Amino acid sequence: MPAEPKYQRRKEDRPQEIADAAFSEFAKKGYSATRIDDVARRAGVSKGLTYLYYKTKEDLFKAVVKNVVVRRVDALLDDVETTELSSEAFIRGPLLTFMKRVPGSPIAVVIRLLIAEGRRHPDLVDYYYDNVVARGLDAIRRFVERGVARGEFKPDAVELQPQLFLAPMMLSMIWRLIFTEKPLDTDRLMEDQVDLLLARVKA
Amino acid sequence: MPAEPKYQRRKEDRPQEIADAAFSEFAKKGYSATRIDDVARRAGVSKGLTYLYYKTKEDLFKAVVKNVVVRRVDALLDDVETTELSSEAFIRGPLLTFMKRVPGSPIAVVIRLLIAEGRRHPDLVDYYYDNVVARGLDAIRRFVERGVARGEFKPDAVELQPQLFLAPMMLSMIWRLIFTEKPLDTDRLMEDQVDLLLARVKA
DNA sequence: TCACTTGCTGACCGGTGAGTCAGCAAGGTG
DNA sequence: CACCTTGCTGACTCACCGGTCAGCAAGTGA
Repeated sequence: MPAEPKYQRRKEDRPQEIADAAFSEFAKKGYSATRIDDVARRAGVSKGLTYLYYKTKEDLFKAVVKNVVVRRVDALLDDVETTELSSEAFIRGPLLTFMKRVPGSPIAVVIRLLIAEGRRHPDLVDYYYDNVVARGLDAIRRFVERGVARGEFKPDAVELQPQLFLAPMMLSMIWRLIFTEKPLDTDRLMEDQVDLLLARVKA
Repeated sequence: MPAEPKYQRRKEDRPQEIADAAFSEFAKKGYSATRIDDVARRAGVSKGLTYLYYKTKEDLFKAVVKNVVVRRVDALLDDVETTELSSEAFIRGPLLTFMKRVPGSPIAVVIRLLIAEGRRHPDLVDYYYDNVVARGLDAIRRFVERGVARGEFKPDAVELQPQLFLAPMMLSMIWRLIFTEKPLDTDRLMEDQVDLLLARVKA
């Protein structure tokens, strides 16, 4: 009797499967504590196969980060440009919803990896800055300018740094990364910041 | 001719010297990428000696974190309790000055270590939470209550979460940890947040 | 200056995990 | 079915580093 085949050839799907498995392992243990063997096992393949698709562990790490990051940002940025809502309604609605989700999302994991290992991967940091941070900040700036042009915001609103808007989101992320079990109402933190900022900029 | 002595015995100073060297190495490379050999070389001693004063690498790590953290917080907290300044003057003066310094200080390094390695050292996280975070948050709360009692702040100021005050400082820290070379006016970020908050709470 | 204590050295050990590669087997193709 | 291509396996190598310890030499005291 012919036993079960030991494996199936699936050249097409392997890279993605391995990258997904690697993300889970990196998320759980960080870069250096993650063993390629574990990644391979989780992906259901052998260690050697991993090296056929990714030349080194570092290559794999970079692929994972890029993979996670790129898809998430585009949707939101499109939304900012095309929404029919008033500026305040957009902030209190879709934007706040998005921000509340970030601290528990894979983005937070990527941030942790960047903080922990970024020094040794400067090109990765640059990639992340260009494709996420710079684009995000720019979108906020254009959003504020549009609000001013529409008469919803005071003209000097454009002088505020976009990071002011993101600060509670960052704190919430870090808080959860370090003090997973200590309570903090991160949603309210972001809502309060929105209140503070709208009180400052509304016409 | 008697050559230079190969070493001097300095039992008293060794632990501190080794801890200082370890801090520098951890700061530069993170926990797992730091080799005990490098720490010893930087401290000007042999690898073996390190193990006479710190039983394991993890012990050394903990000693370093505690060492850096404890001294910094006490001075500020004393200041909060004993200042003669009005609440607003204290915030815009000593408190803001302190906060502006944090992102470039060793505290930022410790935060990075906690984010990167905290999962594997839960007792260290607890220590940090109890001795720094909890005490700091508590000090802010008492400070606000005193402001209310003095009639400087509106009564509902006590409802705001203390973290709202610290959020731009956190973002500034993280920004510098990841994007060392990208410009961001972190000082202005914190000043603007103070303005936002004071506008909200002042009686 | 000699005996003695002990702070300190550095060669060594053993476990670990990144990266390799000879060869096996899945899945065509004729 | 015979034969070929190639996706895939997993035992192996080797460098590295945390941790050890036998012994050396700095200081001490008589």
